[in-house]
Amino acid sequence: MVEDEVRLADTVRRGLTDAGFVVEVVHNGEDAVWAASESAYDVIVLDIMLPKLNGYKVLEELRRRGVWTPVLMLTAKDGEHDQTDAFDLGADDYLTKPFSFLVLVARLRALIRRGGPERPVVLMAGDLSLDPARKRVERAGQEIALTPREYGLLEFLMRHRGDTVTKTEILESVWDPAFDGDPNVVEVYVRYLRLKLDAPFNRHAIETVRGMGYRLAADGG
Amino acid sequence: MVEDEVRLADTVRRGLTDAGFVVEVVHNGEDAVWAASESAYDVIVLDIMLPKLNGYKVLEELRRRGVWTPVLMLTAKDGEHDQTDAFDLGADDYLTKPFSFLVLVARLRALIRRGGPERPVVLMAGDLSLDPARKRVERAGQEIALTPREYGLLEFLMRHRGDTVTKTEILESVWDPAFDGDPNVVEVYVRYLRLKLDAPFNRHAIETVRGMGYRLAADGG
DNA sequence: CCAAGAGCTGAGAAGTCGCTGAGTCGGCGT
DNA sequence: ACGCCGACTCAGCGACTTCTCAGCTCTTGG
Repeated sequence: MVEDEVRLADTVRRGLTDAGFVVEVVHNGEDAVWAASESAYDVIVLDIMLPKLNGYKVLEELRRRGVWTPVLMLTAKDGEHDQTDAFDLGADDYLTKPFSFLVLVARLRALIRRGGPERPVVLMAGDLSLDPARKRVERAGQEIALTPREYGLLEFLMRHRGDTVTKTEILESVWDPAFDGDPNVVEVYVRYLRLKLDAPFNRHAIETVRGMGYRLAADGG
Repeated sequence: MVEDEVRLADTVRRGLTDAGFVVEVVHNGEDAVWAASESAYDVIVLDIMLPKLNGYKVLEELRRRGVWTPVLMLTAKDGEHDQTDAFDLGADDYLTKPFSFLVLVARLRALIRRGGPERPVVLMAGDLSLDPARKRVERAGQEIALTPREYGLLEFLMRHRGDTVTKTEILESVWDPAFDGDPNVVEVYVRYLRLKLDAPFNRHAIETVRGMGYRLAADGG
C-alpha cells in the first residue's frame, strides 16, 4: 500500500490486517517503485497524490519495468476523466476517497482472485522484437542472447524507438540516475548490441546521431 | 515554483501545500534551471518577471536541455500576444496575475494528470518541421540531417519564426551568453542551414534583414 | 557612380566526438 | 582455487564539427 497520509494509511492497514491481509506500507512514490520491484505482492493499493513520484508515474514506471502486479488506485477526485486515465495507464481498479472499507476489501479480493492482467504487448521495430515479460529478443525469428545490461539498453531504446535519446538519458535510465563513471560505457554497449543485432543481419537498427545521442530506427533499420 | 516576490511565493506555497502538493520554491531564473534539471518535478510554476534569467529564457533553456516537465506560466500582463508567446516556447498552460487560487490548483492538477506522454508541439513553418523531442527536422516529408549547432540555430529561428532576430540574440541563445569569438560564425551557420534546407528545395526560408539580423519566414519561404 | 559597410563564401586549422580493441576487475559456478 | 563471463575503463585513431580568416559580392548612401 502506497499512501502518504499517515493517519489514513494506518487506519486502512489495521483494517486490512484484520480482514486477513498481510500489509506493507510505504509513504512515497520512490519507495513504492522500489518495493514493488523487489518483492512479489498479490496486489498494490496506490494513492494518486504522493510525494516524490505521483501515483500515475509510479504505475507507469512499474509497468515499464515489467511489474504486472494488479494495482488499485485511490484518488480524491471522482471525475469520469480520472477514472479512464487510471485505466489507460494499466490500473486494474479504482476507488474514490472517501471510500467504504468493505468495498475496498471486496475489490482487493476480486483483484487477487482474477490474478494478473494480460501480458504487456511485445515491443516491435521492424523484424526486431523484444518481449519484456519473457526477456526475450528476436530478430527475423531468431532468438538473440543478451546480457542483462545489453537487454536493459535495448529495451530502453525500443521504448523510445524513433526518438533520439542522449547518452545522459540512457545512463540515467539504464544505469543509475547517480551513475558517476565513464559515459563511454554507453558507446561500448551500443557496440555490443550492434555486434549481436545488426552485424549478423547486415542491418543498422541503432543509428548514431552525432553530438546528440542514439536512435533506434522505428522500422528496425 | 519559480517566483521572486517573496510574499506571493509564500502565500501560494502554503496554499498548494494545503491542497496536498509538495512544493519547492526558488527565486530566480538560474536556480530554476538548475533545480528543474536536477530533480524530476511533476509540474513547474514559472513567473515571467524574474531576476537573472526571465521566465521565457528559463523555459527555452529547459526545453533545450530536454526537460519536458509541464510548465504553467504566470504573468502580470494579459495581452493575447503574451499568451501565444508562452505557448510557442513550450509552456503547457498560462495564468494572468491576479489569479484565483482555485483555478491555479485545478490547472496544476490537469497538467499533472496529462503528465509525461504529452509531447511538445512539433514546430512548423510551411513544409518545414522540427520535432524537439525526436530532434528531427523534415522538409517536404524528407528528413534532414543537421549537426548539433545547426539544429540549435534552426530551433531558435523556428521558435521565433516570423520575427527578426539579431545576431547578438542568436549568439547569446544558441552559442553562449558569454560568447567571445567572431560573430561571423552566425553567418557561417546560416549558410550551412541554407545549403541543407533551402538550396535542395529551391526555397529561402531564412531571410537576411540587412543591418538587423535574420528572420525565418513563418510560411517556410 | 563610387566608397564603405554588411553579409557571403571557400578553405583550412583546431578541437571534439564516437568507435574500437585490449585489458582490468569482481562475482559465480565448478 | 580456478576459469569464465559480464561490466566496465582506457587510450589512440579517424572522422566529423566547429570556428576562424581573408577575400569577395552585394547593397546603400552620398
